[in-house]
Amino acid sequence: MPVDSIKGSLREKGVRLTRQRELLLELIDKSGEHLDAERLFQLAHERDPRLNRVTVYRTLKLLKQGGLVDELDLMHYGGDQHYYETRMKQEHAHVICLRCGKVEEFFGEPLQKLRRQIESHFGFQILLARTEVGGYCSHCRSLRAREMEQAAREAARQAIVEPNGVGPRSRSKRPA
Amino acid sequence: MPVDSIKGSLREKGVRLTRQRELLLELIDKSGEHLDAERLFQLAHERDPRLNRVTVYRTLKLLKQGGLVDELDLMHYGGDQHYYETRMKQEHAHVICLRCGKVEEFFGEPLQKLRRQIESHFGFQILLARTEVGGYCSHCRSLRAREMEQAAREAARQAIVEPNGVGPRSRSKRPA
DNA sequence: GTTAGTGCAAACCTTTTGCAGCTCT
DNA sequence: AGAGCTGCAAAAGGTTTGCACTAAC
Repeated sequence: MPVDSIKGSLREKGVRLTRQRELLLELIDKSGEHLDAERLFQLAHERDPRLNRVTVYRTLKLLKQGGLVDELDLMHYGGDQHYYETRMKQEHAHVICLRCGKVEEFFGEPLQKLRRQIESHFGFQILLARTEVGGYCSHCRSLRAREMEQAAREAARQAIVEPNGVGPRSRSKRPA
Repeated sequence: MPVDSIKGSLREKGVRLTRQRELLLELIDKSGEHLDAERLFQLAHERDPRLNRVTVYRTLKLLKQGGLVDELDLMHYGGDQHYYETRMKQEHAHVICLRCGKVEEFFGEPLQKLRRQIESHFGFQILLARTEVGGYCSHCRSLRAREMEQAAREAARQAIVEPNGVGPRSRSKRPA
């Protein structure tokens, strides 16, 4: 149970286990999702309305500095805030669909290999590592393909109605 | 010359090549370092005092959306701003020393392998990828080792002077 | 009993937006 | 000519800080 090992880590450092910290640790640990500070605050505030947003930030900073949670930004899908996860599992990459926001986790040997190579190549001591990948998930890829076809059909239809382009809107308007 | 290919890319999309954009592109391209928006603004402002900070942000956003520059955060060494680099070279990982701030770039096959595995494993289409690693570079590792020894000696000396700890300052104060 | 931790308000830093005027094509 | 771009000022979003009070050890 990661919460307990985190608590142990904190106690060893002489960090006090306050009511607020107990609650935040529990929420971070049991939540499957990747929480950002605001979301964590919302959840905590529901259970303890006295708990302040600032305490959330201070606790996250503490955990981050202690290497107990990792900070992600999931390719800034959804804004510039940070997301957090406990450092329970093996190292993994985060794969974010830029269309639907789904986040997948990828474990696999290239990550370990990368780590080992960097350490030996530079004589570097790795403390934190993070790999984030953005693009389209398989589901959104097919949706997009359909959309593109659709758009192409529309364009073709337009071309028949307006054979040589009526407005000055002939270039520009990138499909992205 | 990457600037020119970027300019071409922009022209194709019907994006205007203004005086400001020309300057910013040149600065991003020729600067070896990883610039953040503020630094880029400073450099640009030196050469063209009329250029506004907002234009820097708008240009970076444009280039980012067009896939012409990549956004990094270098493990937030130095703050929460973003850093930018042209997408010239092969994909690479950024290796940041958390003590001295030096940034190394790591090329190597695990990165390509990782990419291929993620694409095939999830049927995912990768548009952006980024790997950032934080820790201590070889130079700082040896400096730190020396510091630790030093601290240990100090502590030992203290222990002789105050055999059973005088103040309540006996634990806590993590060395980090 | 101490010192670390909390809440509150206010500041901070980075980035975005609304709008009027300018400029590239 | 006219849409796209810029500058300015102001706002927004996320996070940090100063300070007096509270609570964990």
